[in-house]
Amino acid sequence: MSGISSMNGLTIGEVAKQAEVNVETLRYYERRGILPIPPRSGTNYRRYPATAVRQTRFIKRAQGLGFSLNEITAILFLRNNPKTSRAAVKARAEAKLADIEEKIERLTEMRDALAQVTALCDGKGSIDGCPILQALEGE
Amino acid sequence: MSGISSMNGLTIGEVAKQAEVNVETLRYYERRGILPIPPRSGTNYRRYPATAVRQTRFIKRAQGLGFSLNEITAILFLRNNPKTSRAAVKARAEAKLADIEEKIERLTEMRDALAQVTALCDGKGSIDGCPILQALEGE
DNA sequence: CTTGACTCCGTACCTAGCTACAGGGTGTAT
DNA sequence: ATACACCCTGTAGCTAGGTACGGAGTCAAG
Repeated sequence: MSGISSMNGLTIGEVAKQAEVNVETLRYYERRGILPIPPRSGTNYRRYPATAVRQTRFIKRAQGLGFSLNEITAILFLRNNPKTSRAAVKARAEAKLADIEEKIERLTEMRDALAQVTALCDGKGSIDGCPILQALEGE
Repeated sequence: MSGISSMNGLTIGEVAKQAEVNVETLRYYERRGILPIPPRSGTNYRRYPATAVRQTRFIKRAQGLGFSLNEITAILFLRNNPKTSRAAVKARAEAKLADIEEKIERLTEMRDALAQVTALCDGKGSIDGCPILQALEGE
């Protein structure tokens, strides 16, 4: 009746499972300062508060939206400052949005250029005179 | 009348300048096996054939179309094999095209999700109850 | 004959985000 | 009591594509 699980807090493995990340990832986030340092048990095990799961999921969702860990750290820092306005958060989100849109645009340009090059070739014949390679070889 | 420049071949610096890359990049490509190993002068300087400039530009153009160095190496390998068909080259290009299109799609999903989250917020008020953060915190 | 630009090599460093050990200690079930 | 899963630390490795540096040798010009 004195197991770790029945004590206050979750073990790192429990948090990892619930948040669907690797144990090493949690330790990595802690080293990086993106997750708060949890208290330790008498035997030096991390004992996470239940909020750790939610925080980790937050990070993963934000990553899914294209935020880097650095950006997420900055947002979390904002959140912990009660003087922050919603406008500040919104500004970050909008900047990221612009960022993603630019990436899309650059990829679209890439795609068009590659499609053009690919269309040159009918896929027949030997490699000599391959129009795709010629296009890549330039003028 | 016996300068390096008047000897057969270009120095690494000359190739770098003409191909608009860094000297270190050329050495890096050589180490990676993506550029052929050039002959050396009596004093151990690399003496590149004029084709090196074109090859380097090829690499840079292909990168610009989204090919990784590994993929480029594979294409160059194809090119050096006279039994390769144009169809093989075209297949690579088409695979890459699909690849880029998938990236665009994923980024577009990201953008839509982020736009949706951002639209929740009118940018007014304190951080408490910020709808963007709430959305990221999840259900 | 000296100066400054260029070249050589090997190795380390950089960003980003993990992942994988090795070599211990701990917790729990049988 | 012993097996096995879990936890600890620190360090190293991975992908990708380079960049930077130190110490030495070389080249061309004045």
